[in-house]
Amino acid sequence: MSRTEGPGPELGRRLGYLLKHAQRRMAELNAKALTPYGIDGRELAVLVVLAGREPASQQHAAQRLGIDRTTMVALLDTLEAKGLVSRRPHADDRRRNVVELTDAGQETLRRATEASDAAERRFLAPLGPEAAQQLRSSLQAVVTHEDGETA
Amino acid sequence: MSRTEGPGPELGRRLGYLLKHAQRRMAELNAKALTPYGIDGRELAVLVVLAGREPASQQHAAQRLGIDRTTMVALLDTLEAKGLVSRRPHADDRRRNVVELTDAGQETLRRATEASDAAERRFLAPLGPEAAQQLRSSLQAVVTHEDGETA
DNA sequence: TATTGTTATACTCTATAACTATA
DNA sequence: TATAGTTATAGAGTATAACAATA
Repeated sequence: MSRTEGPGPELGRRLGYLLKHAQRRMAELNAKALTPYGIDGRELAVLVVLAGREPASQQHAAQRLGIDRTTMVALLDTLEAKGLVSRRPHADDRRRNVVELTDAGQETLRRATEASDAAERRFLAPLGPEAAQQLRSSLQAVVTHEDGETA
Repeated sequence: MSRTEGPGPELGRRLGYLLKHAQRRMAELNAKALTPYGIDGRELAVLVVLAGREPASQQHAAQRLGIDRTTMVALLDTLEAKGLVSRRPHADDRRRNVVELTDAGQETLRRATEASDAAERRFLAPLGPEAAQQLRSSLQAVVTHEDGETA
């Protein structure tokens, strides 16, 4: 990608453009920050979800991330291959998998989160602390929408 | 996609997650709003760029959008097939294409922009006018970065 | 019958490399 | 040689449909 020239004054105020490019930039900064830990931003998100309240199934975890359960399968395959998570059948319902962080997974989560925090600081650098805080909470507000109005 | 359950408290404050899902929601709202005009958000962005200062080449326009010139070819192919833009060789340098909005393109731009503005208002609805304005300007600030530090 | 994990498959978006015509 | 447009191709990322095991 080029980015040699900025957008015109019209385009550069449209939210679609701004969100797409902001997301792209954050993803790039995250990717660079996470390289030493051998994971990308999506994989870190999975580790974060697993470290919170332990999900009772892969499907559960996928819902928390807003991704499909089939996507979660592939994601967990790679994390398991890296030794960061483990799968075992649920005791009460053997259709489900309980997914846990390994010790290596816990350690990677801790360090990768620090690196990602630093990437967020770089991303927010042009803003100043108050505007940065407000950006985060405004994004939370619009993302915590009512999806119900879709149709 | 499901979105049945929200993210955990940890994940839901990470900028990578917030930006990805905010962008996804804005894109969905835009897609729904633009359906009557037969274009999507990316195509509207192209129309906006072409309507500003007329780019001297496809490559020029692509740079303003932050996309590859090969991507621009396909985008313009569909817009031309819809009768919204026209390509003609540049007078001085016949390697280049001058791309212009047709009359239908101008009209579609006008109406689609209104629809997209309405979608933005829906997106920003949970915010209040001051926070909405600040979100837009903060996004502009972080997107208008110095890409130079990449490596 | 319904649900979980899985596999196979396909679709969208995007980029890289190579070709052409011009310069 | 270098550049603009184009084409072919490949790689992410994601979703849908179908299948096996279990409920």
